[in-house]
Amino acid sequence: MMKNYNIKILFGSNVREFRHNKGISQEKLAELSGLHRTYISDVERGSRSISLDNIKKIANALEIEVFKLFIFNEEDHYD
Amino acid sequence: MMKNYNIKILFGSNVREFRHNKGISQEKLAELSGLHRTYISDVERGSRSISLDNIKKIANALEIEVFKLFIFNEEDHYD
DNA sequence: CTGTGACTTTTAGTCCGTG
DNA sequence: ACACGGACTAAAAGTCACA
Repeated sequence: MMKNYNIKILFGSNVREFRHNKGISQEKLAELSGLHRTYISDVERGSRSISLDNIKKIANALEIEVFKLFIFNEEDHYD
Repeated sequence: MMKNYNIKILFGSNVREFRHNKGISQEKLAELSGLHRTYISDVERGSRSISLDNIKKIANALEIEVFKLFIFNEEDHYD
């Protein structure tokens, strides 16, 4: 079972991937989610332990279900 | 698409369900996760916007993957 | 367009209790 | 064994200037 990985890195990597899929900038995602541009940057790089309410704002802005931001991609290692 | 639900209620309900499945008390979950007993109580009732690092601690304590705590149960309504 | 350090305000999270 | 409150401390939220 996956237990020792950095969840902030996993989450941030997934946000970045879905954002790229949507073809938008961090600034656009910030605008859509109502969060600050630099905050999005921090989250994507895994340097913020973001909480539930903001996790949901980002998922809504990306138009995806929240759980998808926690799916582990076997090709990557999150540490 | 599910967009207007309370993620704190969804998360808390799922924590409670998995905890019951495991047959342990809030106090035991608090001990296993390294969080405070009153905080677990608050989280399960959806009154706290818990952050990533602690979300992971709870998933680890429940011995489940993090994403499972965000799965929406169609039978319930989280508001 | 994004990364980062520094910063203030707000909330997450703890610890004491009660019924 | 759990809900809930008050008071507190640690950490997240939120913003900015600059690279």
